[in-house]
Amino acid sequence: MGSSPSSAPDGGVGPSIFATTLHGTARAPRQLLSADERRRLALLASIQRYEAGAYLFHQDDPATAVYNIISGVAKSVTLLEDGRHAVLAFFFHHDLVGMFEGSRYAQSTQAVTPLTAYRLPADALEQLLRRDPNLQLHFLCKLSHELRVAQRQAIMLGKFNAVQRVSLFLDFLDRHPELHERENEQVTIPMDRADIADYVGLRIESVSRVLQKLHRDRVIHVDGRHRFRIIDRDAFNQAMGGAVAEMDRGFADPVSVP
Amino acid sequence: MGSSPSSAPDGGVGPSIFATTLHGTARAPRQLLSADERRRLALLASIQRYEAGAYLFHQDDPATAVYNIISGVAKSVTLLEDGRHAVLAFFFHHDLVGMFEGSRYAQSTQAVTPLTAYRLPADALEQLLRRDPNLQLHFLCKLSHELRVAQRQAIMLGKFNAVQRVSLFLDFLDRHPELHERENEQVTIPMDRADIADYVGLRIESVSRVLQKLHRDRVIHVDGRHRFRIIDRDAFNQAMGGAVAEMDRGFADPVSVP
DNA sequence: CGTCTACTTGAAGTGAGTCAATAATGGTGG
DNA sequence: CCACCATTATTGACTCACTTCAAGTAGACG
Repeated sequence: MGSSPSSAPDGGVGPSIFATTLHGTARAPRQLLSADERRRLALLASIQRYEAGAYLFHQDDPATAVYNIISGVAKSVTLLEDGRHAVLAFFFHHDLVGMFEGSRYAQSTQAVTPLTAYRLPADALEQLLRRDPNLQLHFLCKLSHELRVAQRQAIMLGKFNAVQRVSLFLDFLDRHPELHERENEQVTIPMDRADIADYVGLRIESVSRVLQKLHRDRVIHVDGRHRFRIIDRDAFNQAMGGAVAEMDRGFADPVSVP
Repeated sequence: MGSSPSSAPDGGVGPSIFATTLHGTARAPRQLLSADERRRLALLASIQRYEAGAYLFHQDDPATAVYNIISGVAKSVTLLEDGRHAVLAFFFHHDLVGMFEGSRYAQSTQAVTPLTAYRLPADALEQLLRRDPNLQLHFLCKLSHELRVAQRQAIMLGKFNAVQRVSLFLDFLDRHPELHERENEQVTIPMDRADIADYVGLRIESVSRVLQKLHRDRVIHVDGRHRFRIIDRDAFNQAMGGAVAEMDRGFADPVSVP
């Protein structure tokens, strides 16, 4: 299935990883890889295409590859014993999926929209990282970035109420430039309510109620199932509550990347 | 403050990291470092001692060092805007604290009990990791292990009820050999109720109620503030609910380490 | 032995969950 | 292109688990 990686529809030259760097005071995530590093990674990569709903891999499968999202959205899902789902993360452009899980994947990962991704075979990647410690350090950075994101997720789930959780989630979407339509403020919601609910730790009815409340209060405008727009930014920040300061460090910042 | 690292009160030869490995099918965490790697790390390390309540570092401090716990218990804490605390993790023997946070620490870390730890200066460690990609890969393994732990924490906070959360927490303590007294089943609870509550996402009253309920139901025996014992293992697993299978992969396993 | 803090216990309140009925979407085929 | 249908989302009434507030009690430490 893998076509040549030379035609990366990226504007760039190959796999791409964003995170906050080890050094430097910049708090906004930026590209970690040099053009040369991206080229070297591209040499091991193939480009894969998935349609919405397709699985990149399943929980407990042998961990044979790491994926670097080029376009589209993916989600990482765990099935609990009682049949409920937990969505652990959504992945967008620049994100790294299935990173070093031990010998088997710890969760399933599924395309939410049609998806393109670099597929980096785990063994070849491991060899490359062993030969190139500087590149490896960039992967280590990315992983520590992911760890902080997971910890913020844990704070959200442990401490925030329904309105804060949903607002925070909308803010998270709003920070992704690829979800903005044209020049206007419209933001696409690529996933359905069940995915949102499983991600923010609520039931879909509660997600719906919060969305309608924010709409009624004229904080946001909800346009159908897959689109919204922030109308009153101050009220919106208010809705996120004290959550803003804790959470905004570390999410992709669409503007301040040099 | 740092004394010579040659006198590691460890039985071992220097810093120690446990995690599940990249290769091999073993699901139980094991020592990642070879004797030689531990010696090399020991060359950069100093041993620090902290009394209960002392901070290893504060949130937003420049991230100058990574710590590897030798003995005692530490916690990682974030202060929310409204004055509440979130405890993100507890750290025990073998754990790595403050790993590559970017240029500044993302949380505060505080000793819960008297604590001994190797202090590894960040710049020296970074140089070593750049020179030794195999060692670096072990750190990368540990970090991906931490990520999975954080994700399990997120599942717990998002999906489980009070009884499951507290039981899971007790199970987590029970899995730490250093908390077991002598040969009996008594387990020490090193932290206070507020720390437990902030970790499992409940109020202290709810933690207390669950503890008393499990005690009344003769599932566990609670002996004062800092000791408990599991009486009925089946009922205890029952209390954890479907949670067992999701959570037990990845916690330190006191027995099956070869 | 007394005092302070940490923990427990009870009663009342509330935010999110549950269950069930309706309504909107958007994909499909006529 | 429109009508139909299955799916997904909204809405309402009610319930319940956890929180909140308010005493009380027991450990720990000087």
